[in-house]
Amino acid sequence: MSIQETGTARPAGRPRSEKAEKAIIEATLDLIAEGMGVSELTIEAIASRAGVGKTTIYRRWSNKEDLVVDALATLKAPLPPLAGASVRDDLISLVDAMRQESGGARTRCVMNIALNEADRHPQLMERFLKRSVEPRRQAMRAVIERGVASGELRADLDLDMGMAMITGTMMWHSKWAPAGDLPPDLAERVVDAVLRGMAP
Amino acid sequence: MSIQETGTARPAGRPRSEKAEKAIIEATLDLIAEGMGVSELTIEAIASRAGVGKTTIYRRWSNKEDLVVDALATLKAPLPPLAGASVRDDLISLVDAMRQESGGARTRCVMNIALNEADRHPQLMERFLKRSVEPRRQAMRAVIERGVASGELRADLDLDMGMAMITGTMMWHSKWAPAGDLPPDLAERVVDAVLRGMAP
DNA sequence: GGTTTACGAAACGAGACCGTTGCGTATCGG
DNA sequence: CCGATACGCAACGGTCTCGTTTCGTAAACC
Repeated sequence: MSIQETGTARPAGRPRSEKAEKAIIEATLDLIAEGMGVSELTIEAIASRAGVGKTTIYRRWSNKEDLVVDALATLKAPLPPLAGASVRDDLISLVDAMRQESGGARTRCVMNIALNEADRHPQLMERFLKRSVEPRRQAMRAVIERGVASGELRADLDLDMGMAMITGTMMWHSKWAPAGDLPPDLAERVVDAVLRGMAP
Repeated sequence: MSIQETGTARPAGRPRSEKAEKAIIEATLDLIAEGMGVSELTIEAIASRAGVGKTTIYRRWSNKEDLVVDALATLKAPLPPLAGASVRDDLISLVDAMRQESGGARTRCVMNIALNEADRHPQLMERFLKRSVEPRRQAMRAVIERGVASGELRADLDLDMGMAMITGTMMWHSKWAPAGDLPPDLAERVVDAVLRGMAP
């Protein structure tokens, strides 16, 4: 009987190490998380940190950019479960998720790239925005729209402006907060401050 | 009569070209404005763009960082005149100044550095924040405080949160606005949206 | 065992910048 | 004119990263 399973011909020889692949991507994310810009990323540094030969990297990705795209693609956007009890509660859930993540190195790396190199690597950004940012945008938009429909929020509310206020305020805090760690009640305070202008 | 004026001995020989100095700083700002990170800035590129020998640069600055500090220091923060008629009008003046500047390459360069390399060059940031950001912060804070005192704004207003909302919302727009150029009425809309939650 | 492919390590030549130096010229004061 | 200094330019040796190649070994198949 041949080796074929489900029509996929297994190539001869030693198979590629899945462990090495994972180590490479982890090393890439680690380096970015440590404040390394995409332009300063070195293949050699990645290989060294991953405990891998450069050959192993070049065998899989031809560009540094391709590698970064794949690395960022592994970052999921796990949305918090929304209770749906009230607009305020749901927004606090979403915003507090931002707050918690803003402390994590992985998220910082993503923020850095998103803010710094948006215009230098537009296609990278496009893929990343679609995968990681858009789901959150949609979730927040849905919450606000539901609030408008239920009467919890003003009927003539400017959706985009409201989302800009929430997201922008959190962005501002996570970038320029005094201590680096954001206070636990920040989400609540931000949402309440913004909602005060959104109430009917 | 000696050449001395006000006790400053004029050193012998050809004086340093003020034009060259200006060209160097302009070139530095231009390169940064084009999306070049501080780490990617090359002395050679600056010299080439400024039409200047590397020697002329090294004669004046020993570090790349020193040069960047001096270059950023030339960026003034011309605050718009505030009519003082109402909190709304003054805030719109301040925010609209942000909007207009956000289109300029110079301001973009500053934003990029401020956002990207805050933790990599902390002392650079310190000097820059003190010179360029703090005056604006103070101006906005004064306007809001005056509004609270005059009863235009809620007495229990959270000053810092209010400023974070305004600044963050504008930051968000200038970074992620769809078209790059911000609509002329953006300042008005942002201020009105935020003020709605600040009214007594 | 034999073949085939992947692996980590090391070395390579090419190119970019570094900070410095030497050179001929330009511009100041005396 | 003379001495002093700055200028633009070109070249230097040194370091770093690049992407590639070679090497001996490891892991899968026949």
